[in-house]
Amino acid sequence: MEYDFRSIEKHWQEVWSQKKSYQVKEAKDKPKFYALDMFPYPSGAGLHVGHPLGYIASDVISRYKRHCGFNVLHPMGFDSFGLPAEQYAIATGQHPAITTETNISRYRNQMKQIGFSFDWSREVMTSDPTYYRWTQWIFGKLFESWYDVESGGAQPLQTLIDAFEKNGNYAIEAACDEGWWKNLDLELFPHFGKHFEGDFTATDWKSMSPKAKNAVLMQFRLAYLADSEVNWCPELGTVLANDEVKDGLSERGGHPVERKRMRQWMMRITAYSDRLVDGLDDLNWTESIKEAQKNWVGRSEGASVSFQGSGQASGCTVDVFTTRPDTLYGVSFVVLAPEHKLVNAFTSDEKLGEVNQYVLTASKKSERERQGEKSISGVELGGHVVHPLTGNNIPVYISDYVLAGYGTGAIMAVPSGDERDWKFAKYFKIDIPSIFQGHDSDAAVSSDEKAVLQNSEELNGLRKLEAIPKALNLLESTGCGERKINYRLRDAVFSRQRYWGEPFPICYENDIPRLIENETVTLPAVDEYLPTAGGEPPLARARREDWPVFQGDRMETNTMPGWAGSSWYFLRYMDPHNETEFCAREKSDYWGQVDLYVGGAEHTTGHLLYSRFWTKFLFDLDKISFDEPFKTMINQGMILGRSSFVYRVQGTSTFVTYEQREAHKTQRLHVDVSLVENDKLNIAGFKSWRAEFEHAEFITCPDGTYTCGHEVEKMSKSKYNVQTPDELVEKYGADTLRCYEMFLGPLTQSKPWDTQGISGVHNFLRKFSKLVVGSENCEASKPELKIVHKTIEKVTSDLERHAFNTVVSALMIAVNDLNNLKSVKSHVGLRPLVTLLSPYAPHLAEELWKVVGGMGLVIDSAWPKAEKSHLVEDEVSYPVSFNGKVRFKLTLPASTNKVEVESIVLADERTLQQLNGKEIKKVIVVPGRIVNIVS
RNA sequence: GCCCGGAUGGUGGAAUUGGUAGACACGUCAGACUUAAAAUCUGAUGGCCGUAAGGCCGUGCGGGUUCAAUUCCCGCUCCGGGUACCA
Repeated sequence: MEYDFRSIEKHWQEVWSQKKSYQVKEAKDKPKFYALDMFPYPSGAGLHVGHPLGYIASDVISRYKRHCGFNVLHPMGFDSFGLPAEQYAIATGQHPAITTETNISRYRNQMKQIGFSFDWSREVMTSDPTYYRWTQWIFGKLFESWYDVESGGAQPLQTLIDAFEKNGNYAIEAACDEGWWKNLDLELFPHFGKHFEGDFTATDWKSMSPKAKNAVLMQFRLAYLADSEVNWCPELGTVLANDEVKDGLSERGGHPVERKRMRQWMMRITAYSDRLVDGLDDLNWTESIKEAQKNWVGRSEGASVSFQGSGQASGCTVDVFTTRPDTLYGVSFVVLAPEHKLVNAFTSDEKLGEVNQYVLTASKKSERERQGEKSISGVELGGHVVHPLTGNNIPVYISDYVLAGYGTGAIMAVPSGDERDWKFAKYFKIDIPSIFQGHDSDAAVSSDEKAVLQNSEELNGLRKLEAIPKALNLLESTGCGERKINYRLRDAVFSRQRYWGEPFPICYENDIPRLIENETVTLPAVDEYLPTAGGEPPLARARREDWPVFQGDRMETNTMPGWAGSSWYFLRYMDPHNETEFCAREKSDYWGQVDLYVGGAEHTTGHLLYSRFWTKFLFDLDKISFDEPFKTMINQGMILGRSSFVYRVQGTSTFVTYEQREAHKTQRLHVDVSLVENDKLNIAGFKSWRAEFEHAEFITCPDGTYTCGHEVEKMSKSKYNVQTPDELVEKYGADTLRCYEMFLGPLTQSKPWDTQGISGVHNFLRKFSKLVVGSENCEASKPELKIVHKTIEKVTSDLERHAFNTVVSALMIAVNDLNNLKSVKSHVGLRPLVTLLSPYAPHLAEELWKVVGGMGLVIDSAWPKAEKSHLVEDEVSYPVSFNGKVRFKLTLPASTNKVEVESIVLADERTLQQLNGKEIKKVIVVPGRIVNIVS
């Protein structure tokens, strides 16, 4: 029989679909298993070969678990809000919902071809109002909640209001910004004096106006409005990601970009900092991802230290955070971020121009550019602060390398102990106090953690660990500082000035935001998907009557970010059609945490942190019974594309072949990989590819061919290196594609995509098919059973440790070994092998299951067990090595013990030959493994 | 810059707990079949020296620990990912 994969795959996909084989329901009699995939964004380029990689892996596990008797939830859906659809809408005027729908159906069809065991009846998409009404509902809950530090969880806002009514804010500790009262507009609080420091009584509270109460509550809500710094591009009328800013200009269009403070919705994720770190302990994630999340939260213990301004700046206090209070005596200057509120106060008149210039320049750099900056820059402000312990006057600077958003936006510089501070001091010729014994601070920075302090008064003679507590006590007793825990984590900006995202269920009445409950605020129609002339978000184009729901004086016109919908989708899959709840409690209790999440490591600090945050929040509200979403996670590597390039001679439409490009001034352009075979360009195809190349001329190789350059890089539409799975499915079948993607290498490693090896895998399936079809209804032979059971053991243990690639090799070896047996193979002997194949090549396995006389469908067959009796090896081949180098092999009965092995080896004439008279110093025998003779 | 990964033949990779480096595939070469080609099958295939037996070298680079290191430790190089509004 020929391996007719086309009809086999079509047939079995129809059978599964008719029998609804992959639809699941809660079943109390079976253990559950929840396998989840990364939520795909349906881009216009369609699914590329990198997408299915993770999906195939999770499908293999899902099918394996099903064979093992688990009730498996394996859903798929779409993260369908996003920028590309919006940009396409801006360019063409087409509503993003239309583009999105087209893209989704393409994705869905592509996935269906591959034969995934997804329960499609559970499909969700974030841009569907029946989905995003619940995203809005969760937002509403966050808006109506505060974080009680004492009980360590979120609480309904009403409990906070009740507390304020009773005792003001005296008996309660709510998560908030440090110095939250400084965010308030004092005009709203006429009876609070200048020295208000955040304490108010019940009477104070009751006397506040509604606006004032709103302003206070806003400081404690988990979803709240606040000013935050963004990359504002006036020309485009929009905020840009750091990604979209290059050298202070927008990537798109090259317009100037500046840092600007804007009123934005924020998420108080910082309230969960400690829980986000502690929760990692129980997760089965790679250490590197856990480490990255810990670093992202960035909990550090240290001290806050106050430096009083002197001279013109007296009355001002610069607060800094330091993890090294022990080095306090080494402080010789203070650096403020260019955006720091006190910059003006410390700037002397003669420095004003220079400072303003510097602040302006800095405002044009993105945060990342500033952190990546290698050259040292800054300005001495002219003002001074007083060293809290020595009383010395020390200068104040501003510099790029201090970020406004981290800590207090100011640092105390210890040039002898910090690399950046040291370089800065050298550059500006600032004094470098030598505080480490035996170290020349003028020559280099000290990085010795165990260095002994000197010139530090009461800290002299101590090392870091002993000095820190003493320094902290000193600070606290003199009142110029205190112990403090600082976090790198910042609250997350939750507003986007975009059209294609979830609208907020928020309207404003007298400028006070009010939650719209019990109604879904759907997106209004707009005439264009661009910001308004005044720089308002696109939704501001909607007139009152355009809004399906309009309440209050005006609607919120920002939309939610991409991560809103993807922070809880795994919950919706459990109960996707529920119209009264985001997910019924009995469903989430049944399915519980995701048992296996397969996703890319590129989500480490975004999606994975936000999902954990929302899960913990829903847990606090007792809406679900677990507070971590993903129990086990595998991070798939990226499949990279192989890009091809042509070289255009600058200013001409002549293209020079790769070999001769050095002789010209050329510009390298990406060329569609479908126009290139073995690095040779299809010249005719290239000319008709794009109008601008129609009259292209070529400087070719002597044989008239044009060689392209190549590079391995990320697969993306803009690089014209996208490979879709479609043509491979067409040419080799889904089963081959599935096996090949797994065979390519370890799932977690990134690797370039290359179809060269695919024929080998296709060949394997053909040989497998031929082997089974050629088997007979007879008894299994002993060697046959041995091969099969060895394979069962290998495949099972590889699957358990998620080594997907070696499973394919193991099956290949089994087929090769069985073919080498020459004797007749039996149905009953091969039957377990067909089940082993089924997670990888389910269509072919179904077909072969019939051949070997299996009952029902192979997908429902029980996973075979390796019988120990078939696995017994009676011989062991010992490599015998001399000083670590293997010289010969010796086959011995497996029962030979250590002493016997040693004496047999020593008696072997080859041993004597190797030794050549040398004396044996030591003999190492590892039973069943190796013999090593040291001479 | 900072944080996190990775590097093994011509190529993708294997070696699970420190124990035979290169399994399994691709590619290449040779052979069989064929008038020929394709397909298929068989064999060889890390490098160097050697007719062979065999020897030396070899897991990004430089050191170290060990009877034994792709595996553990120290110091580098290069590549990839993330870096808070790409998803």
